[in-house]
Amino acid sequence: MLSKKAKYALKALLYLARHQQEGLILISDIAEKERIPRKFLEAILVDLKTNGLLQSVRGKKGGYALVKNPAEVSVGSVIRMIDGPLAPIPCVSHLYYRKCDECIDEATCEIRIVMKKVRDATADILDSTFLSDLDKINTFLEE
Amino acid sequence: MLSKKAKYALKALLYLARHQQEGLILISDIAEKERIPRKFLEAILVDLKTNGLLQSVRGKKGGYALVKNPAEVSVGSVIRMIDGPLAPIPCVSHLYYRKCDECIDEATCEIRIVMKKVRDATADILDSTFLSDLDKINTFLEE
DNA sequence: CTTAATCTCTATAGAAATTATAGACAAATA
DNA sequence: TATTTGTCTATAATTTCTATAGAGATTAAG
Repeated sequence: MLSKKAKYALKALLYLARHQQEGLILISDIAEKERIPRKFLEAILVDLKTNGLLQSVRGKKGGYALVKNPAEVSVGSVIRMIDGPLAPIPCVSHLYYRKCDECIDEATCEIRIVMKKVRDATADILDSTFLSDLDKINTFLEE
Repeated sequence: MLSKKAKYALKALLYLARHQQEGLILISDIAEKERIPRKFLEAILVDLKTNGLLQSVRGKKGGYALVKNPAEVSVGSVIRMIDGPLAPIPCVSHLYYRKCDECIDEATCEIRIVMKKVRDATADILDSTFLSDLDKINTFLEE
């Protein structure tokens, strides 16, 4: 499952992408327009900033803005930042590999193989879909 | 993430599939051989029985056995029984559709579309992989 | 008909993750 | 110096996941 936190992060990023030309955007604007709990959103934005996606300015006239081009930010990378591995079990993750707690022998684990396929299919989709791709969807609808 | 419960369920089913010709199998055998907490496994087996995958006999000489042919039981169906929808967000589930709590407008939700792709890719894999396919993996290795 | 073996049922507890909030603090502008 | 805004630390509330305890029901065997 995609967590609410990750979904909020994507919503916030898409909002910032749509308002890129307007300079700094207030947390409260994003929270209100995207209906995200304000304090929860703060934590998410800090996280995205730490990961180099956003910049911020404090104080009066402050706010947040996207640092990266929406065409460079994949959905997969955002989900990994917030939720961790895309893989359904840790032993098939590329970037966060870990032995499964309950695993007896990884080499003969039947479940592993099918889950690896799921991971790869998921990563193929999410790592090749960018914020700009998502934004286009509604731009297209508006035309 | 695949839950431990679902993983245990698959392990138990595979164990039962491999021992199909031996008649009734004890819970404690499965628990011990697959290193699954005994009491937790009991609950899982009841669940699988309720879902028509297993039959059981109580009392001395009792135990569990597969009812279905391993070639008829898909990995996807087992995961759905235990963990629920394969879809990463409820609004793209086929069998368990539900509006997302935090969704403002499903028709213009950008996230929905990419998550639908993920759901479809996942379902394609898991619904076309059966217990018998998994079993073959190690049979093949043993040859 | 008694005993031992086995699955079943109900309840609950413990642990971890997720979601959310409160409030003091720091920085910038006017 | 007051106001606006992001930052930091702590914690609380909720939910989900994992696991256990123990009494009950059923069957086979002697």
